[in-house]
Amino acid sequence: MTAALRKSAAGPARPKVAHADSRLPQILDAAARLFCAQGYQGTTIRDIAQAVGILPGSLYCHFATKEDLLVAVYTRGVDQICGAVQAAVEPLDDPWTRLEAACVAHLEAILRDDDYARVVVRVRPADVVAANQRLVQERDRYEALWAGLTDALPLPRRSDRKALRLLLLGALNWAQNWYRPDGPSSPRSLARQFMALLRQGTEARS
Amino acid sequence: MTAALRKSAAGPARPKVAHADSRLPQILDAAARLFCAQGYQGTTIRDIAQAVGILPGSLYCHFATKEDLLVAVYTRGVDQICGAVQAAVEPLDDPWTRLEAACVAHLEAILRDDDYARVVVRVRPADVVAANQRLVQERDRYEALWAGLTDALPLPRRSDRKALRLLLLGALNWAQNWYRPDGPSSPRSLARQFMALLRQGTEARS
Amino acid sequence: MTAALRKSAAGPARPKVAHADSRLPQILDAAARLFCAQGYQGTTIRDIAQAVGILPGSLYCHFATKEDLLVAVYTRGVDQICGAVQAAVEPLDDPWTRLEAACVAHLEAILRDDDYARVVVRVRPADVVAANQRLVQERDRYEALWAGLTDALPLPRRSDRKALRLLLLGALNWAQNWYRPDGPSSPRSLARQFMALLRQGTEARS
Amino acid sequence: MTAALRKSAAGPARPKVAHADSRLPQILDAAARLFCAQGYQGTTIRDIAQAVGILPGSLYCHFATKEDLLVAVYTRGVDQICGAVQAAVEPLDDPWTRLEAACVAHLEAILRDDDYARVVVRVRPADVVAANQRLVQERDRYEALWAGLTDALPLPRRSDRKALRLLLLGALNWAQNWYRPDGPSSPRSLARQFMALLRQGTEARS
DNA sequence: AATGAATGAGACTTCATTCAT
DNA sequence: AATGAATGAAGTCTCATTCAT
Repeated sequence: MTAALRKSAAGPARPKVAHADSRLPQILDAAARLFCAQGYQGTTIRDIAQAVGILPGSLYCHFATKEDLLVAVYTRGVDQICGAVQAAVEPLDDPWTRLEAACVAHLEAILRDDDYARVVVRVRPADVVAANQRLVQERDRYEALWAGLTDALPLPRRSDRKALRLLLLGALNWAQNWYRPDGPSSPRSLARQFMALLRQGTEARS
Repeated sequence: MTAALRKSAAGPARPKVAHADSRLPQILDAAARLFCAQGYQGTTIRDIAQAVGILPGSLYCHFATKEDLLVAVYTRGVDQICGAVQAAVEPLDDPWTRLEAACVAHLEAILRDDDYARVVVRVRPADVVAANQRLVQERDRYEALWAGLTDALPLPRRSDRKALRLLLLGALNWAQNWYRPDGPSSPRSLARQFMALLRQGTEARS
Repeated sequence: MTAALRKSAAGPARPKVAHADSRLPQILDAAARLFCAQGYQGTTIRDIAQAVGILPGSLYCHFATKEDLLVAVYTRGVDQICGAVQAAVEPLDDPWTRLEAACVAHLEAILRDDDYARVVVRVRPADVVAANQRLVQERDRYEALWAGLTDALPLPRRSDRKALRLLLLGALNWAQNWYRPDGPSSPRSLARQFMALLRQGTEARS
Repeated sequence: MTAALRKSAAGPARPKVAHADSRLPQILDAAARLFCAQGYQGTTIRDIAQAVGILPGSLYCHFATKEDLLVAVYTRGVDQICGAVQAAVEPLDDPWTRLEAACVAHLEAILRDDDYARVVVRVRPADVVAANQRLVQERDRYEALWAGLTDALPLPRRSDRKALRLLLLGALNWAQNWYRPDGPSSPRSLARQFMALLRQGTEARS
């Protein structure tokens, strides 16, 4: 509890104690890596501690529970994927171009670049009963970003824009289940293929 | 299995075969229900046994390990979703119409009708190390069915047909993560919305 | 219980039902083989049943408990090793020659020829709490035979004859722990070596 | 092990090292006592934990598996019996006298003094499949000591010296199966009796 | 901030045995 | 004499978590 309390009590005035060598970053990194490699339930506190080189009990100096650790990783994952998408989208104007850039950024993050972002897709809130709410809340932050992107599309019906978002995000996320980095297509080309199918339509036109 | 064999060997003169009241079907049903409600790792042998009304150890009369039980449920899930999709598709001729019918059948199975089919989407092979191969093999059976459906589409490039399949199946499967049965749209209408977006394309046409 | 009761109630008048094909001999053989290969506690009822080709429960048609089965095997082991030793000894007269023949017969039985006899040495009564008494009783039958052999030796002191028996039998039995059938010496030559050491003495004589 | 290390690193100024009250010694003692009273398979983790006054799971702070615990006990048993025999033998010169002293020390250890040493004779490597190799290796350490003792005997043939060792050690070890501490002879007198038989020979001399 | 030992609950699984058929 | 399903007790081991040091 102490760690958690201290955390939430920490104001902006915090003097930044000289613990630059703290193991907290290492812990987060290891947790992110392991959660996305083995899943949340498949990863033990021992695994993480061992990866960092400390004892299991020592983790509780930084996190009150395993779920808190997950929430921290997950939150940072949402932060980072939000950042990646926003950075990719920002310089662009055209709604479709922006959406495609978002797809590329998203897919590169969850398939290749970022263990934290990967966790956001890998770990289902439904699998972590007690932290479910907090995870859903985080995920919603990210979905709101996407809602902004799809809402900007020149589609007549609101329902189409929503369906498009669900269709696209679902397809991208599910790629984690079958994508192999040594396969023929990169995350980028994959994202573009998906977008192309959606923009041009697949039916023959007269 | 022996029970099943003896059953089918029983002549027509014997109306009620011995051990016809085996609890094996109940076990499978309970396992399917619990696996898809709580996940594989979130479901204990005790949970399943209790749901059936037997002792945990008694499960091992029917399955050697928890993973074997999962494989049995999963296999039947693939059987059933294959059956549902094939039944939906069979009377139809047009490739697009067939694909849409498949989407509807798939979505209805994994969102509403069928605990077994649900498990196929809910449980990731990657989360069950020792049975991973067997699960992937089963899942591939189902994907082959879809490959047949998309390959029949009048699309110029092979790569487009494959991408379309991955896009569509991913989007449908991911729906398990956000779909609420008490929401506004049914699995059927959802499937049709997705298909419409894909067929007509989303870009404004001149 | 029924099996046990029936057994002990069986008088000599028993009409020998025409069950020549009964599986009882097979069961005993398999049990002897497995008990001496894996030990008593290391052998399960399932192992034995499977070796015979029946179901575990079916064993209880023949034996009331696993320990009863052990006692049956053990008893027959004592019978057989007694028989083997007596047969080897009978035609001989000289006490030392008789003792050596006994050693050879004993060692051949417990190292090479006879799974039943092997069990007598392999399974310690101390390891089978509930049947301990019955096993000790059986073992004593065999030791009595040896007492006869050593008592006939022309040694001055009674205590020497007893010590000799314990020394010899212990050394022979322990051979089960190190003897390898593909090694350089046969059970027979081994027995003779041991006897030679004991008869001639090892100390240099003036 | 870490505790032990820290202990030895502790300077003389600190009289009571942290964790000096570890229960590891108690665990080993209890395990030795129980393994030799009930056998390895007859002793449960619960038995040992209860004897120490901790929970079964707590044993796994010190040993990864039950077999590792056995190996630890066994190894220490070999250490101790080696030590006892070497101490008994060291001040002596005559090969026969040394051998007799070794017999006495061995028998006192495995029959009376030392639970650890007792385990070395009580538990057969063959009964503990997974740790078999490690146990055999330990036992061989001890046998090498004996080989040294018998090789020093003034016997003409090498094969005689080896046979003598096997005969003697086997007879001594097997005593665990019949020796009763309240009986007429002590381990010491027993060892001497055995040695006397072997040295002088049993056959009448002219 | 970290350690090392311990907890307590519970996980999967095994196994001798029973019993209706 | 045998089956097949079930029992009930127990077995080893895992794991998140705690806490004095």
